[in-house]
Amino acid sequence: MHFQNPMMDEAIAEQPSQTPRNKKSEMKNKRRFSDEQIRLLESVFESETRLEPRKKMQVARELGLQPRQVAIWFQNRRARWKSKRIEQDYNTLKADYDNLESRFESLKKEKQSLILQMQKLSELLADPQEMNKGSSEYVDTKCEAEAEAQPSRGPAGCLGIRTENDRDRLKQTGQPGEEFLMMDEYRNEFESPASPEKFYWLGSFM
DNA sequence: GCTGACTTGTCAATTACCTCA
DNA sequence: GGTGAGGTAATTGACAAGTCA
Repeated sequence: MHFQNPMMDEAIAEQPSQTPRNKKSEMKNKRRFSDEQIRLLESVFESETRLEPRKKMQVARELGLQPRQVAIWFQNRRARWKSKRIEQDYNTLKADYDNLESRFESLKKEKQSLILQMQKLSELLADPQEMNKGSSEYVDTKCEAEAEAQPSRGPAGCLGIRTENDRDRLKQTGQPGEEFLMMDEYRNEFESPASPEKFYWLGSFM
């Protein structure tokens, strides 16, 4: 049996008739505390997870247990409470992570679609025949107007296409749209959601 | 005031036992 | 009826803080 030492046997002997959980265990159930004892212990634990010596004595007296048993019960209860809390924290963090991950994936798709759009637009602008169909006139006029409005930016701020050299340069680059809109500085931001700074940055989209 | 022995309480890990499917 | 898994009371060993001579 488990309660080898006299103190423990005494403790058992002192216990009031505990209400066994079923008839089967009526004779053998010497270890588990009764439902009533557990109920009181739980209610005390709810208000204080640690017992002062005086309170421990009082609870032990009320329940007909040894103070040592009450102390051990609180010790085990704190351990269970802690592991449960860790599990809850884990679930919360996982939910947050999953949420961010899906957000990250949708932003990645959005980014790809925007890059595609820019490529198409750049190809359109880079093709002289297409340009001659009328759209170039509009673009150049618009660029002039913007250059006047924001002299510091200059005409380069308007997609950067002003000369034939610009168009050649455009053809040589893999992703012309990114070059003109300086996407490079953002590109790596989307590669990994791992750093806290990036979490914060992504959070601004929420 | 400093120090070492002792006590007390806590925690993590583990054991021993019970209950139930 | 035997068995394994899960739950829980209790033990063990390490550590920290308090007390006292």
